[in-house]
Amino acid sequence: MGRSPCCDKNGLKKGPWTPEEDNKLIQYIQLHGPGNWRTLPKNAGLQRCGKSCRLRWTNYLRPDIKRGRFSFDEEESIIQLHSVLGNKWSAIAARLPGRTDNEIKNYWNTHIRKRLLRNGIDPVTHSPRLDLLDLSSLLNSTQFNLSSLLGLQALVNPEVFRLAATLLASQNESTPELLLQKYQENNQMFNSQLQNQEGSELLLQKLQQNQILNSQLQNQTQFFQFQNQIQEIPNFTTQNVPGSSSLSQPMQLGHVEESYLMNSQMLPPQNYGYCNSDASDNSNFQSLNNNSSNQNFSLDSVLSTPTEDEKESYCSNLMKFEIPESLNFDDFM
DNA sequence: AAATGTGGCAACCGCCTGCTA
DNA sequence: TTAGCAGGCGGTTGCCACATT
Repeated sequence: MGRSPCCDKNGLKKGPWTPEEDNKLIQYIQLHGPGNWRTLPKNAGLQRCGKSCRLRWTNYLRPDIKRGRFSFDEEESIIQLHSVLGNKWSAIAARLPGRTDNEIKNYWNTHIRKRLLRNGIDPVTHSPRLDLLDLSSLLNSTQFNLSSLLGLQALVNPEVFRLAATLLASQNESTPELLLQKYQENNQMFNSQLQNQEGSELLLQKLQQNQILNSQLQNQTQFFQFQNQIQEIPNFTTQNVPGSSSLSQPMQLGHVEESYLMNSQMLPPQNYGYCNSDASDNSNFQSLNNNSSNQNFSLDSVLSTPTEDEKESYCSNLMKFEIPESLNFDDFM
């Protein structure tokens, strides 16, 4: 036989909690700890379901909860984490001390998601919504090869292969958390590379760095999804592929994965790099990098604008960022 | 000043997983 | 082994406050 029922739902109160109920719950937990949620309401003198008590405590009454507006760093973290973890609100909340999954979920749905949509970014894939603007076909066009114009010849980055090899070397560790960790490590490394550059570097070079980093995240995420798909194929290993190496051999990629990465690296970066208003105005890149709270020069750091107005409009300069007003495209044609 | 619209958020619902008897 | 519950989680709802007409 299983356990006895959690609680008799008949006659239990629902809806908003009163201050009296809150006090009862707080006082009881302060004395006895959260413990068994099933028996807690009765012992605390509450006409509530244990589940309701747990929710009230974890989402609102817990003393370590941070109230108030999300800081900019928190918002940036949420977007970054969401790009890797998806709607795993509890996993995201675990990385944001003092914030609950419910709070983060609400904030995402009411603020971030709407803003991304308004700016033409798919909040699920974190890529530009190509149904609104087919940037990839535009950029792949032989007549209008913006990547070539910007000198983006180095899209195949060895660090991506290093990451992929690490992931392949340990299938059990190929979790979103590991991916995020590797991504952050890569980010830091590229940040230091970026910061070591001398002041004579042109803005386009910074843009190039940004786009490479952005494409890295895109490909890391895509690669992880790809790897999951492979693992779902019965009896599939890279050993099935002629000329490929074993998954157990670090630093060597299977043919399929390598091809996948090569192909995906050839795609233009479909990400927020196109929307970086920072580069279009007074070039806040340097100040951005000097800010210790914004060490990650990353895909989502395009939101790293200090004011709400700038954040609201960070993507409205969609094409301005890439194309200086003084640039005459007829000269390139 | 009243009616209506909109956004934010606390709370609920229902499903899933792991545990227990 | 298995039925059934607790706890956890993500999605959704509904209330309230504020803005707009």
